[in-house]
Amino acid sequence: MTGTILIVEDEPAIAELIDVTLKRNGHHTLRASSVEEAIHLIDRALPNLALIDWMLPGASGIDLIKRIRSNKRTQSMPVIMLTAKAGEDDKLLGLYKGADDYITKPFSPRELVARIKAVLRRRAPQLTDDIVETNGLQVDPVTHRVTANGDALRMGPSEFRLLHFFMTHTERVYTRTQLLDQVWGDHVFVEERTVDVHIRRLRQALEKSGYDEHIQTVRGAGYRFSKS
Amino acid sequence: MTGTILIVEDEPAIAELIDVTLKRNGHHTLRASSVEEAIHLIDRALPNLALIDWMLPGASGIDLIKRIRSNKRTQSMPVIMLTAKAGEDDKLLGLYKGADDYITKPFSPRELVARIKAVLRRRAPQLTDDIVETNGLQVDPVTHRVTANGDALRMGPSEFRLLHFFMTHTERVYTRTQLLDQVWGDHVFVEERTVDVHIRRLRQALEKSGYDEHIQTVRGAGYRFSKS
DNA sequence: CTATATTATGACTAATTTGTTACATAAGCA
DNA sequence: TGCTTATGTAACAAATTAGTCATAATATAG
Repeated sequence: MTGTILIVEDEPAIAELIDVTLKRNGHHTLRASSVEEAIHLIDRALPNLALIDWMLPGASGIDLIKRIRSNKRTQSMPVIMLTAKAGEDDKLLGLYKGADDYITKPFSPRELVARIKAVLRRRAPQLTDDIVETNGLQVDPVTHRVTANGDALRMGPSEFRLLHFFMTHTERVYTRTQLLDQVWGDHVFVEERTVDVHIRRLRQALEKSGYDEHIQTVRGAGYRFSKS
Repeated sequence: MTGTILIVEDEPAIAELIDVTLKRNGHHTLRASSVEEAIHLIDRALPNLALIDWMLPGASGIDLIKRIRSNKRTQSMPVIMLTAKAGEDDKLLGLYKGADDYITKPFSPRELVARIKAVLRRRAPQLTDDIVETNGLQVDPVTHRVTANGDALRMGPSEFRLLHFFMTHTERVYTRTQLLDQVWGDHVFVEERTVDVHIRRLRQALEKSGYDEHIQTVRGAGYRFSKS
């Protein structure tokens, strides 16, 4: 559930430290030691977040962020910048340049994990482990359970992910394409209509508890989860 | 079950005192009087916890912790630091540098044992000696016995460890990889599907008492032990 | 109210995941 | 050593899930 994090850092020791810290916290990791390598990895599979060192050989971290932000596919990927510089100006500059947050070296593993969690909570709540609840419908990513006023509902993995995404992104219409990207992952090639079928299956799973009402069709646009 | 504890301490008298205390409490011990020696011992067999003196000849305890934390194999080993310094700054620094807890000299054997137990309970509850019990299903790490409402169940060692891990980590899904890491140990290389087979064997062992219901499959995710 | 676009649904097949058994090997013990 | 137990794998069976399509139902513009 906790997604893939790309580490762009050229100092092996630091990269390793970050790597193990993140893995211990249940994240998958990817490592790159240069901007080129990072771009290549991002190209193959969009990470859920990137940690980017400010100082890199060749093109700098700033350049990488610039590139990430200018590409439609990657522009919404959360980015945290790692920097040895502590000057106020630099901090402001770093944020200004498109990072979601920054961490000044040296940092503790605890701080790193906390920052990541904060950014993910804001930018990709479906990747956190928090229990989500709406009017008695509860989704628990840790136990991997859905309950309606206490009793368990059963559904397939895709329906679980779909519901979890909806419940962390309520009151907003998503097109089928957006749902495919967000719930199925980018780079997967399936028909848009497939979403309809899974919506159907999710509704069926929710039907007997009445929560299927929350999954609403928005004609010509897509689907929406509404709390009311 | 109470695992092996590495003592890294150069003062023989103190080392001896700790050694005796721990052995009396059922732990196995390893002793090192320098960082080099400690590294050598850790290399041969990963202890379940390390007690490390802050002040050591040559490289300091801090350096040792740094090394432990930067190696994938050892990074999750719990560490308790022994320090003569009592200043607030040092305490904070010690924790910051990667120790799980610290004990200020002089300390009582009772305190030492309590701290170790606390750290193990937090970091590796399956290593403590406490009897674990759920709805009449009881696992006793000391006698290495499982009983269902009083009468004994028999199962192999792996199934025992698996059950013990589950019962100390209930209501949470674990992937096969996570179970391999936690129950089989790190740097073992076995197939993921092996977990399935042992789950099967564990279920068989629990079957006649009905407790096999607690071992639940979460399709697409892994397995979970549920109390209900 | 009809034509058209859009969505819902059921059925089918393919693909994936898990359960189970059997077997070869290793380890432990008498 | 010979016997028992434990372990890891492979192989096959069973169950579940995923994706696609055809068709029915429904909404909306005009």
